[in-house]
Amino acid sequence: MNADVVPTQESTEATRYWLGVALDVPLPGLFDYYAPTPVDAGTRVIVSFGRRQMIGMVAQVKAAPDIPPEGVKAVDAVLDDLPPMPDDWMRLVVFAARYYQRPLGEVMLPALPVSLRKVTGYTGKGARGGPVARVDKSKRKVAVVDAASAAPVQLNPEQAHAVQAITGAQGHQTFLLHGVTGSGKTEVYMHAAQHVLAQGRQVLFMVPEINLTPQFEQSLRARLGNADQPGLLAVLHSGLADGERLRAWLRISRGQARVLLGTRLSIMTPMPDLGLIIVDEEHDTSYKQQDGLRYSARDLAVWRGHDLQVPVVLGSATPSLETWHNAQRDHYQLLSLTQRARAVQLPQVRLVDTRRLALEHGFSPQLLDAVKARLAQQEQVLIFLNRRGYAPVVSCNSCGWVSQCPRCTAYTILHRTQGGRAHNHLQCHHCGYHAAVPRRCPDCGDQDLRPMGRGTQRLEEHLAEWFPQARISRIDADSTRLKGSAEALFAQVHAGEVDILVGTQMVAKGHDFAKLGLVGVLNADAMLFAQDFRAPERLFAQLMQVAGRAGRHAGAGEVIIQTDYPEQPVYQALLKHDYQGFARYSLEERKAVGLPPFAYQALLTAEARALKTAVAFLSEAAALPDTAPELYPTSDAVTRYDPVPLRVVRVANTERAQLLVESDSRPALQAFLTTWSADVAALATRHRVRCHLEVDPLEI
DNA sequence: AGCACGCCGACT
DNA sequence: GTCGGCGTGCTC
Repeated sequence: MNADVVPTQESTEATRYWLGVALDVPLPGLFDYYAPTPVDAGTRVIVSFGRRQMIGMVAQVKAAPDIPPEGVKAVDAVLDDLPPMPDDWMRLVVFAARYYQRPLGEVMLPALPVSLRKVTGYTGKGARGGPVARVDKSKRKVAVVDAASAAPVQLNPEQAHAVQAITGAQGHQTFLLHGVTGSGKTEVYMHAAQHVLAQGRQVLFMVPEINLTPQFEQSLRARLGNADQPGLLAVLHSGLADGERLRAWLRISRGQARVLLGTRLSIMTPMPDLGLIIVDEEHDTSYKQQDGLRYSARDLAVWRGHDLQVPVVLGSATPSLETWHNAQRDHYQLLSLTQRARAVQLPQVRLVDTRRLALEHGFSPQLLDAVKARLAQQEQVLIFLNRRGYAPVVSCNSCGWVSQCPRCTAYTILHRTQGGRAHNHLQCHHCGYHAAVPRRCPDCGDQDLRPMGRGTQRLEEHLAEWFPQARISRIDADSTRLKGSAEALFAQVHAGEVDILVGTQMVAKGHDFAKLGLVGVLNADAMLFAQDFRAPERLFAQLMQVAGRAGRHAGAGEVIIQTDYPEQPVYQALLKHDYQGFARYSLEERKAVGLPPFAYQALLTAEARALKTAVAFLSEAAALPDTAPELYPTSDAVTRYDPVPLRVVRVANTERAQLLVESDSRPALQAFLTTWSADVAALATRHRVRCHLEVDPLEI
């Protein structure tokens, strides 16, 4: 054949390698691009998307595009500063995207350090090096820890059995390590981790919050590392600067660091030699991300452990009822630590029935006497408050006006600015709105405006009046707003420079108070009757945890709970430190009314200017025909409830409602959601309503 | 989500 | 006469 008749267009057209690229946009599916050379899945690319440039991740290499080829753009650059993401990481994010009903790009890209997913100054083919130095395989030295090098600690028989079970597991097994505060869970984690490290594998150690990591970090470093292996441990949490986060992420994903200590986001980190996952305080709700991809890091940990066939250890003194239920039906293996490792007794719990008592600024005479007695013995006292119900609102004494946020259905809360001039202001905790306290009532003009409800600040003032010689300190979100001030306050407490500590949830977690003899709990009831069905479970966990603060080192610690409902099962179980009894009771109750863990739920929340718009949308969403495939009879198995307005209906001038979807079969719910969520998204655009779907919601 | 285009109010 | 408000439409 004559060369001249070969169509020139075809001869000049280079081969195109079609790619399904995941982008961090709230649109379903992948976007087709092509590259002039082959590109592996898991590679990052720079692409033009609309009028902007973005970093995307190649999720799929395909034989042909899904849209007409003339509409497909070429990638602008293939980033080779990192090797392609490993297969197991790809499986994890694909699973998470499907399970939580989100586009793949919204899972993949936020899982990467910022500099790996944001287009910076450099663009186009000239990209060299990029933000990451090119991978140097020779630098990858696997540090194997000598298990004998760490200080041996004598384990009690229960601990030894737990360690043996974990290290002896063949393939995957999820363990529930259940033990009260001080029973030595950490020691079990350490031994299991050392064993895995000695085999040349990596350990992922998750903790609920950042302010816990300094303590864990120190003990982990001391136990697992040594002087010639400074890079053994990497720490990852959202408080890190971008650069630090990138460096830690690279060290772990290249296998240079062998232990990753981190918060929920670390579950998404590639770990080439992962051999053990530990989730400490597994019941903690901070494992559940509350915005963006609403995943449960604890649940993903179990999935990842199963996928990689490695053991997962969930540890808690008060396991979530989901986890406890799984242990009860042998999905998880229960490992119990019943003895407190140190010769320390559990604190004695006392309930003070406040129904017929005259309280002084919220304090019962019993509690005040106990405080006095402890102070006399040079012991520390913790006054613990639930934030709920304790926020002070400003009200008018003559007409009953109450300070309200103009943009939300919520009250504004009085804040007293500390230091400098006393410049009190009102603040909305939902939208951040703030305003000066009015001089006179906006409704009736009366000047008799007073704070109502006891804020932590006012408690502090009353305590100062009663115990003028005591050194009083307050730890809550307000007093620790400044970065690092929480640590400084805690340091004072640890050093014994504080006699009475007034605090909220913040003080319950992790911190060890040397001389704490008494914990007083003032308004536990506020949580008891919250509409959320998990409220008692949380209350129990929180009070168990705060009770554990008392008497860790001193003699017999004491916990005094003031309540109007001492007969409630939560309090009765607390008296006896009886988690199992509480769990048994609660699970029976949940089973009787068909709540999780005996049902699986998803929650569709809609936001609109007017509530009725949101509700109308949700009603239509609930009525959408069921288009799930025949595999599951989802229309029978999945219940769609009626839309209801949210507790705080209006936030920042948008009103909100939600729709609960429920099934006793997880596969049926998943099958339903997969088709339904697509239909719902289309409906939302037509209604001009913002909505999001949450799978396994923690709060309803 | 961004980012553009597009059509109506108070300002140098 | 313009700057700018945010409605709506699209992104391989």
